Amino acid sequence: MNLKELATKLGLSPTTVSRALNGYPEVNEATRERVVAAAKRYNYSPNTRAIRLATGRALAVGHVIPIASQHEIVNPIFADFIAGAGEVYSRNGYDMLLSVVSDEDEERTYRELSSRGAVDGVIVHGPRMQDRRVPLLHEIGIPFVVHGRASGTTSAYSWLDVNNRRAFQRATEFLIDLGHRRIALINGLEFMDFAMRRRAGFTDAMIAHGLHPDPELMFSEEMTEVAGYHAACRMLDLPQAPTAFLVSSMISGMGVRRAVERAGLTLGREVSIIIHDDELSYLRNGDDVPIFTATRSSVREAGRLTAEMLLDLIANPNSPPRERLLEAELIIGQSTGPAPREA
Amino acid sequence: MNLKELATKLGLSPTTVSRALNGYPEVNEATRERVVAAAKRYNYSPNTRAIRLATGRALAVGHVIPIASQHEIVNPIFADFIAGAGEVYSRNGYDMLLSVVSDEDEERTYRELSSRGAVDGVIVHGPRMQDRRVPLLHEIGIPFVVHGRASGTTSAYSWLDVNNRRAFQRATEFLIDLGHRRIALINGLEFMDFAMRRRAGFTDAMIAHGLHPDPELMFSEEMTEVAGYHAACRMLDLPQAPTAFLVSSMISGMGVRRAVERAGLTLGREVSIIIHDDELSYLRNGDDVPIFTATRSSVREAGRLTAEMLLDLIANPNSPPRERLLEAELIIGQSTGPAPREA
DNA sequence: AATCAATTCCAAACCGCTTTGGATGACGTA
DNA sequence: TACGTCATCCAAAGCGGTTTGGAATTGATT
Repeated sequence: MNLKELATKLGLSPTTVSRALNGYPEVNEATRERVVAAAKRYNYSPNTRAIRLATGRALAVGHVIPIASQHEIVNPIFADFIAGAGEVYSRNGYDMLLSVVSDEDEERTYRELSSRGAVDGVIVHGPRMQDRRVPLLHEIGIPFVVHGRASGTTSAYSWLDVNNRRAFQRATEFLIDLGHRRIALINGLEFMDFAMRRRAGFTDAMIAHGLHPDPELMFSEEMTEVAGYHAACRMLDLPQAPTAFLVSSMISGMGVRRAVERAGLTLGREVSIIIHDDELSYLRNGDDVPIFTATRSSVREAGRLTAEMLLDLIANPNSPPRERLLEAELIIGQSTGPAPREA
Repeated sequence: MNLKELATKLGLSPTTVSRALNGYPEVNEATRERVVAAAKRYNYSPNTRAIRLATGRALAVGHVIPIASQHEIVNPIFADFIAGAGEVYSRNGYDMLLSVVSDEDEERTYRELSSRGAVDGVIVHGPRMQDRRVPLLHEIGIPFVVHGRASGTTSAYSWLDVNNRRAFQRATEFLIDLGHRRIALINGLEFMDFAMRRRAGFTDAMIAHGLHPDPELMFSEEMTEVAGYHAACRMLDLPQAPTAFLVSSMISGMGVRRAVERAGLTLGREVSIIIHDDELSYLRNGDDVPIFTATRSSVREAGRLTAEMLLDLIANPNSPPRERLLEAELIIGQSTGPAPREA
């Protein structure tokens, strides 16, 4: 059933039917009701392809998911982010287009998405420092919002980020207040913007309290369980082992915990761990009682807010860039405790 | 730059330019080269919206991700599945449309996806027993492939599945061969088809070896770390605690491991664990040495294969349904060992 | 009664491509 | 020379909506 057929059945012109369904004022209220009823009865839904061509809008937004080409890793936060964003899109009649691309195809993907007219805007995932995508998207001239920030970028752009620096600063201070002096940082890849900020928050707090961040206790890698495990094992084997770990993700945190247990140490007594908790739906940090002490910020909520920003930007094309900084909570769990007395 | 403009610049008709670019034979080879060169020079890429309307094809496939309405959980395997499928789509010039929907919106979503003409086919995720979606999609008349199977469905349909029953049967036998008698099953939600099959494989093997699956040692829930932890804690507190666990996912497996360690038991000696490993990119089961003994099957590869099946089905609309059953490997890791001698 | 402004509807153009059904010219053949 | 065949190109009609620019009817105003 298409517009023309529906119009014929109603004895109306396609024009009127279209207007009736789209809520234009120049149609009699009685007629509109008749049209709406018929549309429902014949199960009519307008052909998206035609709408898109006619209006020149894609009614879709693109998510370009970068895949680390070395390890082929999909960032695990992405599923929950998408779930949040998806809610917003379907509420607003937008489709979500996904491209999973490796670094070398990234630029081409953005260009084509735009020139093919497949999307009205895009969301940039996993920004790196001096990210090339920001200038690229400005050049292309398509609305976009970055989930995170791209330090070192000169031009203004829209973004939504968690205050990673502040979160890790507070977490570090919390550990220092508990008497910890040898604190390790198990970070993500530090060309990623968020990882760099977390590191900055960590070193800031250390230095502010007269402590030297020990390079041997600073690790930066893909945030997997195995990487966290190996890094922590190595550190715990050092003559001056750390008494606390600050860990960039729940998953690496589980690896660190495994290392702690392998070393025969007790979590929350001999060794403390603070993780960053994105509140992934399938990886809850405990239910009522948190497993780990954590800096917490819902990535699903971030997805919702980012999507809203983008739709807003699409609706108001030449409005100034929007920026939004979310604060993470510090959640006290069972994985932290006072530093053990010096042996 | 659109077709007409390009044609004008070349002094050709849109017809010829279109044909030249799409490789039709009725165009002079010299002309074709001229057109192709100009297209590249002016950075022309055809408007997808127009192609879609003109050809009546969406050049897109839909993935409808169900979100468990009780717990709002996105299945963690989904990201890797999508990554695999995405590869295939982009290689074939297809877009991937994602809808994240809760149960009550599922039917409407499929219907609209089809009637709006937004996709040429869909992939069904997370099939349940007697899944309503199979008859629904047959009624709608859109090509689809199920990732998994929907037991109890009468009509034929295309699917790709892992032999879950066989995998869990073998894993159970492996434990029995190691001398384990009290084996626990930490399963996913058993209205999910895969979970039911795993359970069947488990009980089959137990009964075949004259063992009674103990209802107290069979647990079925959302596959989260916390759920695995609680279930395992409870079981380990039983007077007749299990000596081995068969666990449906890496994540719940980590919860079980936490419970084992909480109980002061050693993994691989006093308690054995076998998990199912989907080879999630961010949750590798160890690198060279596997952490857990596991039944293993790559969900990313499943994504690739499922996508290929669907594109094939779209290209050959009235071919019979395709079926594909993948076998899981049994990987021996450090989490299993001989059953401890009776106390 | 004539004029004017709303109100309500419609015909036709348009979005940017594909595709059908020729048209044109060169060439070979009878 | 006349005719049939290719090879090559093009005009125009879709695809299914939206949107522009009227047209017809009605009611109010003068």
